[in-house]
Amino acid sequence: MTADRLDRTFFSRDTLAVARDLLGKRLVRLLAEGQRLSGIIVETEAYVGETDRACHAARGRTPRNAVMYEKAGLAYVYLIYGIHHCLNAVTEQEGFPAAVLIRALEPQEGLAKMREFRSGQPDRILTSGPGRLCQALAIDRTFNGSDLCISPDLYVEEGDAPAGIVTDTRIGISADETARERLWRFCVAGNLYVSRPPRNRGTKVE
DNA sequence: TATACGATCACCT
DNA sequence: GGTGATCGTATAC
Repeated sequence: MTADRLDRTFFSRDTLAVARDLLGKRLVRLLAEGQRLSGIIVETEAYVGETDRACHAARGRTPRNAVMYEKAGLAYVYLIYGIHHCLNAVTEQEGFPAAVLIRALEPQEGLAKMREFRSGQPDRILTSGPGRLCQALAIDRTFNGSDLCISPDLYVEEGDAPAGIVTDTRIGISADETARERLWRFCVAGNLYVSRPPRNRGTKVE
């Protein structure tokens, strides 16, 4: 059950590689009372640098996106639509703004607590979506800038690479066509907890 | 200071 | 398939 935590060398690589390789890994959240919540990462998206028009850093550094410019392995958590939180892992070298958005998990530990945080929503959508998984794991902006390589209560553990990976366009972005066409969304093939079925634009088997 | 809007979700028809 | 919620942030005035 206890596995090694992913270290900074893992996150310091090319963002697309990190997004792909995070599939199958375990996101762990330890609550104050010591309870462990976790889920296998089954869907991610890559946001890469100021030239990526869909990236929050597309218009340069601001107070909100500053964490994206810091060292790999930090958590970038922001509030969207005034309601939901989204969790990202910062990637690449310090000074280059890039991150991987964690979009869905397959719940593993602490299901009862997650159901409580999710107000009794069906298990099927317990952690299926970036806002939902943050609610299920009690992740909010207080984690923005926290270090996934060091933090005692939020980190990623080693896990088995999935048998199949499917790529697709990123969800919910309203940037230019080039950004919309990029296949920078990564999903575990056939997994029930992926937030929206991939349209099978690109298929990879690893 | 004012305003428009977003890497979403739940609930409605 | 459509839409309102809700507020921090970026940008314009």
